[in-house]
Amino acid sequence: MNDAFKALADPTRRQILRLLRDRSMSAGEVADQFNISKPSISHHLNILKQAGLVLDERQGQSIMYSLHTTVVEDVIGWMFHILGKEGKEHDDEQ
Amino acid sequence: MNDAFKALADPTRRQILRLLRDRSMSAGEVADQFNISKPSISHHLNILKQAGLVLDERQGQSIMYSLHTTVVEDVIGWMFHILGKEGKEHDDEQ
DNA sequence: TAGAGATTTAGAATATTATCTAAATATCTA
DNA sequence: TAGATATTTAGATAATATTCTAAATCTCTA
Repeated sequence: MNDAFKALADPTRRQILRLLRDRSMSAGEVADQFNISKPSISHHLNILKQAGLVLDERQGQSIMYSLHTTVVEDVIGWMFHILGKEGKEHDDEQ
Repeated sequence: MNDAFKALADPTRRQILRLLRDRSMSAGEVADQFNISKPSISHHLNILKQAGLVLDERQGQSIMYSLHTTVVEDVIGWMFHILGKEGKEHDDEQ
């Protein structure tokens, strides 16, 4: 989950997640939304993928990226754990 | 909220929040939980404070740190927004 | 199968972050 | 008020992160 928190620390990556929330997009479509080079966006997408926050699937020439919500739910669980007094047995990497 | 996400990206700072979840602690008490120098912990506490995730209050010689949950709730709100399809009008920097 | 389009990989420059030691500041108490 | 305790500030160093351009890879189609 450390990778997820690190991935979420960058505003560009959070914006990518917001875009993918509405619909899946190809890497190029994502890149078109930013004033950042395609290789940089590709790097951000890879970080999100490593963190388990997005899935990628090749469709012909394009690679489609979509939101993967499982880890998002894990992060929410961690945040709720911080809020509540109960449930001290929450797992976390150091 | 960008500051909060950045603050949460560091595992030491997340562990500090977990410690403060159970009870408020002085800076020294927090530092005693880690193999990290006191100035470094002080730096982490300051980042958490700037992000609005903790509050500090001097009590005599000590400075007590406590969890401040408002921004945690904001982050949870952002995360839920990513999960759900509805509520596209969520505020976010960037 | 050659070329075009989409994406990633490689390598480098710059910026940010985490950490340390040493010194400064603030508070209490004898 | 002098010394002890608690914490922060300053300044430096090493590790990470973000971004770029150029080149490589993969896929489709004419």
